[in-house]
Amino acid sequence: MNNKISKNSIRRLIRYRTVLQRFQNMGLGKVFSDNLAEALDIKASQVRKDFSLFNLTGNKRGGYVIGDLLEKITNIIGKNRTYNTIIIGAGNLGKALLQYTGFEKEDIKIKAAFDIDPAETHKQYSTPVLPMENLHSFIQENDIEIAILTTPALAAQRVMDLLVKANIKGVLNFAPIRLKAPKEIFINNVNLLQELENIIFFIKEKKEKIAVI
Amino acid sequence: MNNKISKNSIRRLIRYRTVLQRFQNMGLGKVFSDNLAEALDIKASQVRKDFSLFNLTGNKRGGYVIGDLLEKITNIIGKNRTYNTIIIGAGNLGKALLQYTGFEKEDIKIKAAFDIDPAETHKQYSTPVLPMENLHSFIQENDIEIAILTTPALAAQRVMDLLVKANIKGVLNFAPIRLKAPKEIFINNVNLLQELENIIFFIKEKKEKIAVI
DNA sequence: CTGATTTTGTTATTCATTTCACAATAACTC
DNA sequence: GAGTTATTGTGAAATGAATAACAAAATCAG
Repeated sequence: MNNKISKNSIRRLIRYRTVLQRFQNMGLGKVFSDNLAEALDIKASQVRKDFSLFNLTGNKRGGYVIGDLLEKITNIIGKNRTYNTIIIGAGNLGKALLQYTGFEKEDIKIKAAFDIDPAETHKQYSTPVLPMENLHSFIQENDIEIAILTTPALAAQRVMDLLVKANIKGVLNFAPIRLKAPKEIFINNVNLLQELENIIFFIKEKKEKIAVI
Repeated sequence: MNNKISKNSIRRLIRYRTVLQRFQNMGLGKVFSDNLAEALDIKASQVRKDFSLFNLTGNKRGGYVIGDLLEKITNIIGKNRTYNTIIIGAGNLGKALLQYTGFEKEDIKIKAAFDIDPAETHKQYSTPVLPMENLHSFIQENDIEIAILTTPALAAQRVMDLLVKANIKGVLNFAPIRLKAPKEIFINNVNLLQELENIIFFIKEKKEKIAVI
C-alpha cells in the first residue's frame, strides 16, 4: 500500500461506521457500496476507493458483511481501547462538554476538567474540576493523551505550552487562534463563530448570484 | 470573474479577517501576502490566489492596506448587517451557546432558544427559552434566518422539517445525523465526537507509521 | 453446468486545488 | 532619475481528490 490517507477519507471512515451501526441496529447483515454511498450522499466508487485504501474487502456480488466491516473500521479508528481525556477551561462550553454524554459510550473517558477560577473548581460535578496547578501532574499520573481546550483565546497558547511540556498527544481546540506546537502533536480546530460566518456567506451569496461550487 | 469560489476559500477568507484584525489591534497598517501566509500556515501564493478570487487588491511592493482589506472582506462575508438566529434544543450545548458571548459582537443576534421541556422554558436566561409550539411564528415574526440545532439526533430531522416549512435559510447542525433538506438551505455540520475520533486516529497512527498526508 | 447478472476492486480519467514561476510595477537607493 | 529590489497578480504546472469505467469474480437461474 503506497497510497496516502487523507483527512477526508478518515472523516468518511468515521461516518461509514456510524451508518453501519445504524444498519446493524436495523437488523441488516450486509451492505453494498451503493447503500453506504446513498447514506453519505457520495458516489459508490468513492466508498470502494476508501475501502480499498484501508484494505476493507467485501465479496463480489455479495457486498460487505456489516459485522466484519464494523470491527475492522473500529480497529482502524482506534477504538479498541480507551482514550483518557481532559477539558481545560470550565466556562460555558467546557461545562457543557463535561456534561455531554455522547463521548462516554465511545471509549473516550473525560477524567477531569481544569480551570483557573477557584470558584469553578469547588462546584460539584460528576467529573472533578481541578485548579490549573495540578495540570502537569494529573496528565502524567492519569495517562492523559487528549486535551479539549475551551479557554479564551488569550490563554490558549499558554495552556498549549503546558500541554506540550506534559507530553499530550492530541488537542481539540475550541479557542479561535492557531496554536503553535510541535508537529507530532495533532491539533484539531473547531471554531464555532467561523462555522456561523460560513453560513452567513452562503445565505448572503444566494441573493447576489455569485457562482459557488 | 468566471472563477468558482470554494468552501475552503471562504473558510480561509474568514481566517484572514481574524488575523488582520489582530494585526490591526497590534497597530499595523499594512501586510504582505507573506505575513498572512505565515499566520495561517499556508503558502503566500495561496493568499494571493484567494485575494484575486475575491478581487482584493494590493500594491506591488507596498502590500495590502489592512483597513481596506478588512472592510472589503467583512463586506464579502456579509457582516454589514445583523443576522437573526435561534437555538433549538436547550440541553447542555444549547445552554452553553446561549451564554456564549463570542457571537454578539459579530452581528449575530441570538433571539431565542427553543425546547420541548417546559422546565427549561421557565428558567430565566437573558435570552428567552420558548416552547417548540412557538417556533414557526417566532421565525416568521422575528425575521430569523439561521437556526443552531442542538437537539438529540432522534429529534433533529423532525425539527429540520419544521425549519424548512418556516423558510429558514441556514442551519448549524450539531446533531450527529445528516439532515435532509432542500438544497437551497445551507447546512453546516459540526460533530464533536467525530472531531475527537479524528484525533484518536491520528495519535494512534503515529505509532504504526502509516503514511498520512 | 452454462450463461446472464451483479458487485467488487482497481486503473484510468476528469475535475479541483495548490503551488510555482515570472512578468509587471511600485517603492526605494544613491 | 537610472538602477535595483520587493511584492503583487495571474497563467501554467503540479498535485490531489472524486468519479467513471471496466475486468474479474461471485452468485443466481434454469
